[in-house]
Amino acid sequence: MSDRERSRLLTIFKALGDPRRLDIFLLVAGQDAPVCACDVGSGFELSQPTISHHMKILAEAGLIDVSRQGVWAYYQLTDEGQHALDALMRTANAAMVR
Amino acid sequence: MSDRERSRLLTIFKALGDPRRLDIFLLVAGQDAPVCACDVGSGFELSQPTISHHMKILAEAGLIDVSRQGVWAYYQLTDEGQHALDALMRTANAAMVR
DNA sequence: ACCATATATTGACATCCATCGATGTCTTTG
DNA sequence: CAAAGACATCGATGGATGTCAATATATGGT
Repeated sequence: MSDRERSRLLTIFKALGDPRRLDIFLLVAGQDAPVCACDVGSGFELSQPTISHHMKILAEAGLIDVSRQGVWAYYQLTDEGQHALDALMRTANAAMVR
Repeated sequence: MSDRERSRLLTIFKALGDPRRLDIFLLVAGQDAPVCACDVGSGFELSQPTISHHMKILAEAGLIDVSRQGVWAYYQLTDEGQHALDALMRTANAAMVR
């Protein structure tokens, strides 16, 4: 494994290692259509700056993508995020079997 | 995804979200035979208590197993740890392609 | 029994970071 | 242009946690 791969994985782990961000990631992942930031905010009891902060970290980790439409920001999983989710579901399932 | 799955994933992410622990995990993963704690300690510039601390967290996350032989503690990946590693390698590779 | 060595635990400390209020930026609408 | 609303950034702060020194525990050898 290259240094870049290791660094990438670390970024992903740090991004998803926070309970709020994991929740947000799973919320976005569970929707067919892109999710508005306002919807994310109403789903969790967090201030708007905090939501924005988490979104930024998830985006910088390459897990979600942002697309602006007017004043609204819509978030959806990137291909990499989808890959990660699939991989993690398998891991979680394997963990449950034990 | 059940609450238990989510909780399990969060534990794994928190465990691997620290650079030292990720390094240690990858070190253990890269060896065919179980790795002695002393070998881990010599590989990184960390005090013995810190290594022990990280090992405990990785073990509690179900990623590695400990087996004692005399005074020595040998660590190796659990099946779940191997699953996680495989999944994550695929994710990292996918990330690199972008 | 005693000592040496390997690992675990404890306590203290420093640093990181999640969080929020205040403020800034940008877009739309009147 | 002004006002309103959505999101981003800044600064400050409290809590979580990585780290180490000191100490405890356990195992093997003499």
